[in-house]
Amino acid sequence: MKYDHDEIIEKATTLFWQRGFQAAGMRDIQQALDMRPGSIYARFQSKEGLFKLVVEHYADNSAKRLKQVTEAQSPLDALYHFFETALTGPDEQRYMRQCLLVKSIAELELIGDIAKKAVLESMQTLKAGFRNIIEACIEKGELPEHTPTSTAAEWLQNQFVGLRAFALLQDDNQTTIKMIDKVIIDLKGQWPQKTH
Amino acid sequence: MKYDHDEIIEKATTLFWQRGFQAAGMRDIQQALDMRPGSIYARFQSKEGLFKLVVEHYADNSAKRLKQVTEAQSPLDALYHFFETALTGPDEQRYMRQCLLVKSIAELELIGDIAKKAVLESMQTLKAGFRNIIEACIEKGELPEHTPTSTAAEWLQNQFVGLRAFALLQDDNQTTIKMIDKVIIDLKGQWPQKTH
DNA sequence: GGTTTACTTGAACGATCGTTCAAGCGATAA
DNA sequence: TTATCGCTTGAACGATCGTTCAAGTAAACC
Repeated sequence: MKYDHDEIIEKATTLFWQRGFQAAGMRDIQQALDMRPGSIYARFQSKEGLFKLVVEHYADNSAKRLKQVTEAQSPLDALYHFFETALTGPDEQRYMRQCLLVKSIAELELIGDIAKKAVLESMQTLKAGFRNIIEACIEKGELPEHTPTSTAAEWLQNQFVGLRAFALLQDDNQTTIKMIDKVIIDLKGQWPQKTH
Repeated sequence: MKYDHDEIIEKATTLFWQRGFQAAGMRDIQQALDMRPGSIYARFQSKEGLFKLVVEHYADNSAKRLKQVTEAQSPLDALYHFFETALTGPDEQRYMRQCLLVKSIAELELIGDIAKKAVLESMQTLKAGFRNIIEACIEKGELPEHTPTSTAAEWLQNQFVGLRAFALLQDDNQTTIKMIDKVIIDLKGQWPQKTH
């Protein structure tokens, strides 16, 4: 076992995050991991197998971050900072502004069924994470009792998706911050009624 | 001139919309257009040249739709219907829920510089379109005078981006409708102040 | 009629793609 | 010592990629 497993996954994550599944060629992967094709295939079966592990690792990490938000004294403030750090990182880490999962959804049909399943399940995991945050906010009195938890969770995840695509193109962090402010305002705001 | 130009562009649009730039191979294109490689290259120089025209055609079309919204008696109602039709089409046209431009942004670094420029410029065009809608709403008294036009336009485009990614995965149109309702509510709502 | 021009055809090119495989390495177990 | 196992190596495979090109067609212009 020449190469450390976690190190491999992290390096692969960086590569897939920057390039996406399709564009990251096996030879890029070989170079990034400093491994020969045989080693990669012996461990991960295929490019897709490696990608699946990367997606799961990424989702685990994201879920942990969301959990930290949930457990903060002020979940709402923590949520704000979560958005801020995710969306306004330094320029050399610009690729991180894009969510790996969302990026993968854009090329979902090019990915094999196994990794595809991992991507979709990870999205569900994140949704659950957002839901927990909403509930924590309500419990701490930072959001009104009548906030529709499930709808708000989907909405919040959706805002996150949109903002990540948005922030990728934005040069001005101030504009991004303004958008995050708006998210917090709307989170406290009204919600659609069931009937029209 | 055996093949009609507009017809070619429309067929190519469908293909790129479904598959994306990278995944749509030249042989897929040849089949979709019923043209041989030489014909395609004589007309469009390259795959990227064809894609550039497709992006511009798509953006023109979208801009026209946004203009129609602007000119409606009730721009706000028209905006609602614009979102609704874009996000809840029939299942066999599910690929249309994803915005071709946003999809292209996800693979922006795989696309050549010429088409890349076309994509980014088209995004600017759409932003201007959304801005016009906001202004029309204010003029018709459907939105408050003090609505920050530029911020709201960026926000609206951002909502659209997020919702299109969201709707792609959604099976239940009712959930999507709820999100659109929320957009309209928040559009009328508060906006972040310049100072913190 | 001759020339030019824009378009069309289909075989073929070199490059790159994901993947395979025979061979070898080093640690563990019998 | 021998056998087994997971991991490693690097050359090589067949498939597919975007693109080229010689040759042909049909309309337009002189």
